[in-house]
Amino acid sequence: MKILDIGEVAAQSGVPPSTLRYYEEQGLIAPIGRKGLRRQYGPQTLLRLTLISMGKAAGFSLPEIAQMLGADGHPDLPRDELHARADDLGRQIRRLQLLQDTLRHVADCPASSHLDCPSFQKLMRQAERTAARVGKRASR
Amino acid sequence: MKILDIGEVAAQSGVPPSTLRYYEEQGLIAPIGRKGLRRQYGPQTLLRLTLISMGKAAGFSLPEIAQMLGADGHPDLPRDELHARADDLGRQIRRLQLLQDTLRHVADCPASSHLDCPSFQKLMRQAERTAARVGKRASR
DNA sequence: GCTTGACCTCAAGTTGACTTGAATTCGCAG
DNA sequence: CTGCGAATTCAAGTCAACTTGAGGTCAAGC
Repeated sequence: MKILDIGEVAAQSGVPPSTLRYYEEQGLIAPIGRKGLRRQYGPQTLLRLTLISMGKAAGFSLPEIAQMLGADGHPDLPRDELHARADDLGRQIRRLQLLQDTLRHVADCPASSHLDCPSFQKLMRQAERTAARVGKRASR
Repeated sequence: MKILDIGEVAAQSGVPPSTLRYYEEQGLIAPIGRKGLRRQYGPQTLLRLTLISMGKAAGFSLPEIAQMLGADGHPDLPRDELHARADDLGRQIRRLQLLQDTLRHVADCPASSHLDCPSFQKLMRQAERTAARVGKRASR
């Protein structure tokens, strides 16, 4: 059957009950009903929790995630806002790739000062270019 | 000339002076010296701040970033630790791409319930697969 | 030579995201 | 029924990452 109580949701998602209640307070998730006092969750909740965790990893705040997911399962945001978020995400992804490259570079490059190494310099030039746009979304 | 005082660093990096002082306390950056009481920064500081901001965006804590950057500009971590971090970053990047795809999907897909839409379902199956590994690094 | 504005220190406050604890209350196993 | 483990509420606590404020210093321009 498909009805889960809070402990099962916690076990399957890895998110503790206290956090699930907190998320409910914040409007991120909602039980499908109650049995007595006990919250009963549908299986879509697990999916939502996955999306919430991805959103957090992307640096969105809980209120932002709540908007993107919408109370009902459909976003609260207009299409172009969603695309704008996706665009932000694209920039974010590029920055992380750059960081990844940089990390691998410093792990492997034998040059004792990276400031001398041309491939490090190239990474840093790119980093500087992407740096300009940091925090744009957060500040709107 | 290449010596900056805290206000100039703040202006060029967008990081407020209070935060620069806080970062110094946390061992993330250091002035090249003082003129009287005033901190004097070299231009490498701007680069470090770029890397710090990328590290934060990737979800690393300030102490983790401090290790990766090292006090001297060279990482405090062994090569394989750095590669492990880069690998984590790769997983993180994949999750963000998935979120990006999902966002664009819900922005554009006309199906009134995404649960019905096969391409949404496909995204969610992938999401579930990546979900398992969440927070691995954080928990070590 | 004195004012002014940018800087300083240090302690305390704030915010977001949770967690913890105390005091109940269910609901199912025996 | 009875007991007990899993849930519940609500207030308070915690932690990381900063910010703010009070009170002081300093050097550069008028």
